[in-house]
Amino acid sequence: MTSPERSTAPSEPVGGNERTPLTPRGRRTRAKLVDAARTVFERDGFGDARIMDIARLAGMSYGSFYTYFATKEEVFGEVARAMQHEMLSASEPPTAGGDAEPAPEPPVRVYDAVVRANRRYLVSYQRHARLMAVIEQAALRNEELFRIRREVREAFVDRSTAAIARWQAAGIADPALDPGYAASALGSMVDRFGYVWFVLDGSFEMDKAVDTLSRLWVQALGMTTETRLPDRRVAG
Amino acid sequence: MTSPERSTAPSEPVGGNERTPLTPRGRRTRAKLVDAARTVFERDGFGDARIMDIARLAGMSYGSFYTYFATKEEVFGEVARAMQHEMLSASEPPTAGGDAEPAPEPPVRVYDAVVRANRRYLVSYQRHARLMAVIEQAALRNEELFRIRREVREAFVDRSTAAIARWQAAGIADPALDPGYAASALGSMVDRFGYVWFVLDGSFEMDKAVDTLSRLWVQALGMTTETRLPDRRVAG
Amino acid sequence: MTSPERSTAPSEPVGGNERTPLTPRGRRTRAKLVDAARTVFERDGFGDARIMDIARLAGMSYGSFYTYFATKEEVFGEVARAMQHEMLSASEPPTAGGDAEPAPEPPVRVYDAVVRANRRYLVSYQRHARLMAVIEQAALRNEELFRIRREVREAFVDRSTAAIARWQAAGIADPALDPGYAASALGSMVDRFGYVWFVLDGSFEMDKAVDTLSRLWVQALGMTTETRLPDRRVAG
Amino acid sequence: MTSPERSTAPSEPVGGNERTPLTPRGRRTRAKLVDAARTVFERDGFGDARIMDIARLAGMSYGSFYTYFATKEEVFGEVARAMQHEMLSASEPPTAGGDAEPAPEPPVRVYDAVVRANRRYLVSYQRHARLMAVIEQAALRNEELFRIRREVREAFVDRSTAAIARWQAAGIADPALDPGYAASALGSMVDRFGYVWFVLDGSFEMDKAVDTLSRLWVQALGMTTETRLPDRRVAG
DNA sequence: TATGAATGAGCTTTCATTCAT
DNA sequence: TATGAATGAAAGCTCATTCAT
Repeated sequence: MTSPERSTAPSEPVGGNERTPLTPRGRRTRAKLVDAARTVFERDGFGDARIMDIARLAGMSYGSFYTYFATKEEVFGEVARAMQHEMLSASEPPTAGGDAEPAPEPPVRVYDAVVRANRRYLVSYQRHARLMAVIEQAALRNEELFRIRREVREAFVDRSTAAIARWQAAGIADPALDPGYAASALGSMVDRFGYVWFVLDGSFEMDKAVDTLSRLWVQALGMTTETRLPDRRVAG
Repeated sequence: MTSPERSTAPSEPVGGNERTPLTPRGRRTRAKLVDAARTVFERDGFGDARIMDIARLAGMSYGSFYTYFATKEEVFGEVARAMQHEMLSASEPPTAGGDAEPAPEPPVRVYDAVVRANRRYLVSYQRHARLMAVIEQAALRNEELFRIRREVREAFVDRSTAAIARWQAAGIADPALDPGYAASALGSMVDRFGYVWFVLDGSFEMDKAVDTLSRLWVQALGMTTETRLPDRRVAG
Repeated sequence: MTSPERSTAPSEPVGGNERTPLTPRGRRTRAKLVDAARTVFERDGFGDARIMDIARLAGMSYGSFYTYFATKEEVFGEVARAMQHEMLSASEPPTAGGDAEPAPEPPVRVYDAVVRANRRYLVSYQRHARLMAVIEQAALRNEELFRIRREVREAFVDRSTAAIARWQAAGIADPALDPGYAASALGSMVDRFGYVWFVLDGSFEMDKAVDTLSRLWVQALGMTTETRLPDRRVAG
Repeated sequence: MTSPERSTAPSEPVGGNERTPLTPRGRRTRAKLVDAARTVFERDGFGDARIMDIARLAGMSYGSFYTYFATKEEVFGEVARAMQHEMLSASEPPTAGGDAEPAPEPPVRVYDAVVRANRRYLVSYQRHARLMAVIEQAALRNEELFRIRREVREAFVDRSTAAIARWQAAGIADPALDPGYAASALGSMVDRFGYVWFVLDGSFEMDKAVDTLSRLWVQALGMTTETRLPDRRVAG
């Protein structure tokens, strides 16, 4: 919408402060509205969400909504950006999702890294499932949301693409695969599995799901659960 | 508006063919409306689709719409059911999608069967991509659509589940995998890949996509592209 | 707004048929709405006029208003155009307003022609006074209305300008005057007099008003109430 | 909202100086608001003017507006009264506008006095054109504004009426004219000419406009640009 | 049947005004 | 006094649905 990515400024990660001006009280009220909006959007989707429901849930009159946001799109963008931020930051920390690189100590199983990344992703997905589905809908009709959705996806896929290429270079992954295609496919697998599980209410169990997905992931690439990155000191 | 009591038939959520006309002319008119509806729903989504657009596209006044359908939900259900039918029938013919069984002649590569199934699926997906996305949205808020969506999915997953179990029994697939989990995951992979490709406009190429997905599929299950079903006459 | 002058098509003089489609019934309804709109606009002005009041006065629900007009501006344009048409046509017939023109028979008093024109103008003004005032307001904020207002004015002023120039050429009007300035000033005099009289409720009497204005008019131009156009056959 | 009960003082329609602040600071703040209000009203008209714009332009929060004025009508009345004052005072000083007044020295051309008055009026009009147009609109729906508008007009017309009567008595103006009608008509001429010029953006040039209007004015009354008031000492 | 006029629930948005701080 | 958050009456407009012809 109006405001550009604010990815560089970690202190104001969510952005979209069109009607920013705030006293402490105002800030609290605004936050309440964003929270309420998220709940309502998750429940009703974008199109069926009513401003009045948001305001009421936030404990105020609908007029107050307009003190902070100009339109429904505006809060939605805010909510979406907040989620994007959470999803992205949740997927990096220890070892970036989908790859095994920094590998501090020599012989680490690729599988273990994949397990960690997948677990992180699914746990995060669980918390945001409904909202992501809603964003996905809305994204089909809105430029910026589409971009947000794509960025989240690309962050994962890009990382995987790089990792797969590295593994191929190291001689442990199937060289016949196109890293980009494979990364997109395997990312889709985990992503969609989360959707089926958390949104469509499939009945799965976390440990087993993580294990299955991770196994499929490494084997699909031609590795086994025991495959390790060759010791660079030796290899180099 | 959004979710009215359906006092007449709570057991018939989205609508049925109560008003099915029987004159040839009526049947043609109705068909025109369903076609037009599909186009409009694909373009605008369920919520933003307007009866008037559907009627106009079908070349008639909006009043006529109600001669054939009681509500917007009703046509949508019809459109969704038609698509479900096409998707399902498109995935069975030669050799059912996602498995390699009927295998007429003795030594056939699993990979080849998977390739055929995946290609069929993606080709079919391409034709229905937008509509499936729309149905997916609507399904979150409608019982029957949800069911339709699930049925399409289950048809694929169930077939794969059975196939995987068979391959495990035949000793060619990784016995450590839960067939249900694995089938769901691999089905998700192909399904989602299609979505990213056709709806989110990813840029892929058909042959390469089919090959990559099929490779990942068989390898994920612990097979290779050369793995064949053991000759049953011998095995038995 | 959307539709251009339709001045050439006398059969559809009012224009603005954005939602034209009409059955006889629809045509009647639309006409009722235009009538009602005029009344409401005269009473409340543009800004304070409520669509609901218009619809109610026309004896229908406000929703029906939107069957025929997309916005308040649209009906207003229609009403304004209708008035423009009446004003303009009311000022031409017998002998065009403000000038002494073609004068069929030789010795005709300029004063008599001016009297006729002024009377016609004031009578017409009386019928449209409130509405003109409202249009004038609205015109300050709307392109097309501004144009309409200006066209009505120019029709009068241009005719006067030409007449004054003719009289000067004939040697009966003060040659020191700029015809354009003088025509604008004298036109303003009659126009504004009408406003003061009919809108601000000045108390005047028709015959006396017409006589005074006409006298002032001819004398201002350096003529008297007895001045006649010289016989052209003689002059030529 | 629009016309609330004014429980405190029904006899004081538009507002008064109930809240007149007395500290120097308060007076300054209030003045800033009136100035800002004038600007905003000129730009947006009464209906579209927003309190917030006024307050912001005056450099303060909108809450402060209500420290000084109870309603939008109230500031508008203040602005209108200020303009009335300026217009009236601008038209009297040297020699009152529209008449040939106290004529200090014996033989003075009526034309010269009229020129002075008309120039003063047009110059003043130029400064107040937009605002007068706005007041005129608002006046149609508000008692007091209507009164203000009428007072400004009458001040001019009454003076002219008296002057014309004097000139008729002196034998230099056409005795057939009703002084009241003529004064209203000629006043309208100048007034409306100013409107067409400054509000409707007619293109005129000051000296020529003043000369034309003044010539028309004296000639309309049966005088010439050379007519002088007879020396009273002689006449008397 | 086909048509399109009529209806009104429902939603968004604006903004003057009130009021706690 | 000054501030700006909160309020809610009011309107405009959309569109599914009903109904007379």
